[in-house]
Amino acid sequence: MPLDDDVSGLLAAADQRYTPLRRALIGTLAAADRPLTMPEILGANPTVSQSTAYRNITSLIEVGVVRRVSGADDHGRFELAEHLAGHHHHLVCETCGKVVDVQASVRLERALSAAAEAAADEQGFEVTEHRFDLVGRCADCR
Amino acid sequence: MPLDDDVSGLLAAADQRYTPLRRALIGTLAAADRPLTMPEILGANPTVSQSTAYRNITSLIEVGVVRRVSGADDHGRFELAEHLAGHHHHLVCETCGKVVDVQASVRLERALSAAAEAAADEQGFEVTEHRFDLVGRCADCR
DNA sequence: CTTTCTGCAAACGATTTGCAGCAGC
DNA sequence: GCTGCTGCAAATCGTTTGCAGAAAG
Repeated sequence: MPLDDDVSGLLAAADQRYTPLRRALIGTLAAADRPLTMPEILGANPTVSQSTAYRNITSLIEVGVVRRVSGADDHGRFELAEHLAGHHHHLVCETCGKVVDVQASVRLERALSAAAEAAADEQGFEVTEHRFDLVGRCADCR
Repeated sequence: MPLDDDVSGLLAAADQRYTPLRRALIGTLAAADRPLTMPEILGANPTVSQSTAYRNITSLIEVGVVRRVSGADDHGRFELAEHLAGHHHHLVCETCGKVVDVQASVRLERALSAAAEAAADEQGFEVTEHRFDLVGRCADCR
């Protein structure tokens, strides 16, 4: 799995080990097609203690393997970093809080990037990333 | 102030009063050119107790007058709802957490809306709002 | 053997809530 | 007067941290 190699290398660069638990966490996130909440992560890995899960997710975020996204509510949701999972956007359900991944067209991505540059220049801002999230109601909640 | 009329009407529709404190909160948010954190709101209204401020902001959110936005960190930030403050986007500094308002061009807004529709349809999602936030480093933090 | 990882329990900060008094209609 | 608003203090929720033992290099 090339994913494992990437993660392993990034961890090693920070003197951290790619433990079985971390493999499991990465596997859980990689298997999902959307960002997961901590309860969901713990549910998929029932033997792990909460604090250890948080600690490892935090480590993985520091190393740049995992990213935290915020949905409608304020529950943290976690997903693989863009360079591992690919660039995408989110549909956020404002009723149930669910977050789903979506792709934008290449054409739109270009427009977004260009707009990002333009807007940022005006304020002396240096853009590293853009978020284009769609908020509304999911099929279940309509 | 037409703003006050709007707010007053929305509150009345929910059997809520437009108290002096609520006027003050709305005034604070209206005067800012960016979403404010709770400490900032309390700083601008020093006589208000924290819980009351939260309670009123919550009421105002329920009535659709105020909106909560999340920046890079997870500190809540509050701003007037779009129909009162106008549609805009945010520059989020990932170093200091600051959030600044920005406008996008009409052209881009059209592209964003169209993309939102397209992406949402695929998943049976009904979009009520889109967020296009730029994350990076602000002038102060570069 | 040294360093990192783990679990547990306690600590934390932001937000919420129960309660009793006060204020607006 | 009834209903909603306020302040205070205590409770709650997600997340973080201190500590001592287990495990990996």
